[in-house]
Amino acid sequence: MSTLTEMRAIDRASREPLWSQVHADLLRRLATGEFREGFPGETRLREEYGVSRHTVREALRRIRAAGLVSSGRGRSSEVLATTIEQPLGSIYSLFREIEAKGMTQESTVLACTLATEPRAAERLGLGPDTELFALERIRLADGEPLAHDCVWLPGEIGAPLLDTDFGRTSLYDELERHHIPRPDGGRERITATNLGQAKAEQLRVPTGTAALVIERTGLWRDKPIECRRTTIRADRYSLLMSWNDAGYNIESHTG
Amino acid sequence: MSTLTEMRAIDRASREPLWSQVHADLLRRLATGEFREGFPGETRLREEYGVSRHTVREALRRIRAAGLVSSGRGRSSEVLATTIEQPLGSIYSLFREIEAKGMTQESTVLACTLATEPRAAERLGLGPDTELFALERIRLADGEPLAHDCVWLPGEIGAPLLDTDFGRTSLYDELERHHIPRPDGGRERITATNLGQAKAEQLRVPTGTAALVIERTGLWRDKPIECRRTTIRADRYSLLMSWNDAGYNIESHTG
DNA sequence: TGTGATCAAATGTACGTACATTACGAACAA
DNA sequence: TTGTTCGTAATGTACGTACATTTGATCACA
Repeated sequence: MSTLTEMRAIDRASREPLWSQVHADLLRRLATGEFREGFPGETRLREEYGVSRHTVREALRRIRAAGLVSSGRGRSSEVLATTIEQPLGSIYSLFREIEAKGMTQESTVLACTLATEPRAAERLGLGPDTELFALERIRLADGEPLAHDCVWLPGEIGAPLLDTDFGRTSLYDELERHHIPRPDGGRERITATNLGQAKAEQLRVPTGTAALVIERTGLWRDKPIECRRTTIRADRYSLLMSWNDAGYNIESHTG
Repeated sequence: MSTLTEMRAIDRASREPLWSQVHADLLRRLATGEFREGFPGETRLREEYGVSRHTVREALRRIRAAGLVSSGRGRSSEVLATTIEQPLGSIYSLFREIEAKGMTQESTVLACTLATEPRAAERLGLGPDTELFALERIRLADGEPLAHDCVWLPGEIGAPLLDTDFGRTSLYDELERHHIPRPDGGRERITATNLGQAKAEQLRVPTGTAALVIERTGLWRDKPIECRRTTIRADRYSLLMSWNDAGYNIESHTG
């Protein structure tokens, strides 16, 4: 054990900067919960990795900026969180919130096919006649209709998913099973609409009821890979966000 | 001039760290547009302020993180923006967008009084019978109704504003004239509603039309100082936001 | 038992050095 | 004119040192 603590896996011949290797290793160790009993100090880490304090601080700077560890003069560092919660957009904040509340999440699948849809194709940066994977669902929370959700993916990405039963599985879980990356960024347009007769019946509210509409384009490395239109019952759910000097954040959705 | 460039106003006896003084001075100089013809390099700044490169980099780290200056190996630094655009919430993003498009902004003032409003008082952390300053307006963009906007402020803050004509002046401009701070953070709940007859007529749309509702609580130093409810015509304006690894951002609103 | 002084530990600040890597323009050759 | 080479300048990486400041724990003393 002593040899392990004296020298951790740092490759000085690598192209990757030392601080980046330390940074990645600290993130990994944080995620495993290794630091539950306290976070090591800069001196300790310097000895462990065999690098200068400057390099350790360069790695810690990002750990601290991400809000994972709190440090300050005189006191020893403290672990605030073990993983970075990356933004997924308002839609997935909603689904995550529902899951966190322990409510069941199911879907009624209305369509799961390959089709052409010029407007969605344009948003994906594809030609209007390109075949797209289309998934249309009514999403239920605790058995009650919550939203009408329609997703389009480029055909080659979505084709392996045609046989999937999306009644209980999330799209992103399925994408992950096929080693397809999930969006790391994107845009959302939030607006309101009067529900037409079809969607009103599907969501079990009167025709004409106001609903939130979220049109989402998901990017991966600045390339569009997902296009989505979600119509949410506004009487049950709203979007709660906060802001401060540091920027915006999506807090939760409540009924 | 040469003595000025050799030594800028850095007080080494001060409690404030050197990097912080350099940081503040660079922000000031950026705001004045001094660096329009190019941003000085680390070596140059080191000479100007008479501090080490380490100290300069500590200051520049924040300038760069704020997105004001872009730097990279080999190339000289570049000014991207001259001031930090601090988040103001979706409402003010909308009004700023309208202003940026060169559209006229006017308001029809429906009420500007002191009154009691239990629900607003509760959101401001005050007793239900506390007198509040209430400002109710129809906001017009290029003469066309855009939103119904109702603001409540604690009475002592809003009292000096009772005689103001809010037909063309913005609330925050007036607050600034009275040296009252504007919110530096807050929360917003975004939902949808069917317009009742009164508001529908004021906004000149059919009764029952779906509209976006933004309920906003503005904080200053974590204390609520503003409470607002804005009802926006969804047919003309929507909320556009983006997200990536770094977090969320409100991009703009469009018709 | 409580309280104040003291000490050790941790991070913050600030200086120094050296070399690596990259981008851009200038000089030059084709 | 075009393409290549090369040098310069800028930032990035990485090391070293020293001292300041703050916090929390320990310990002696009242």
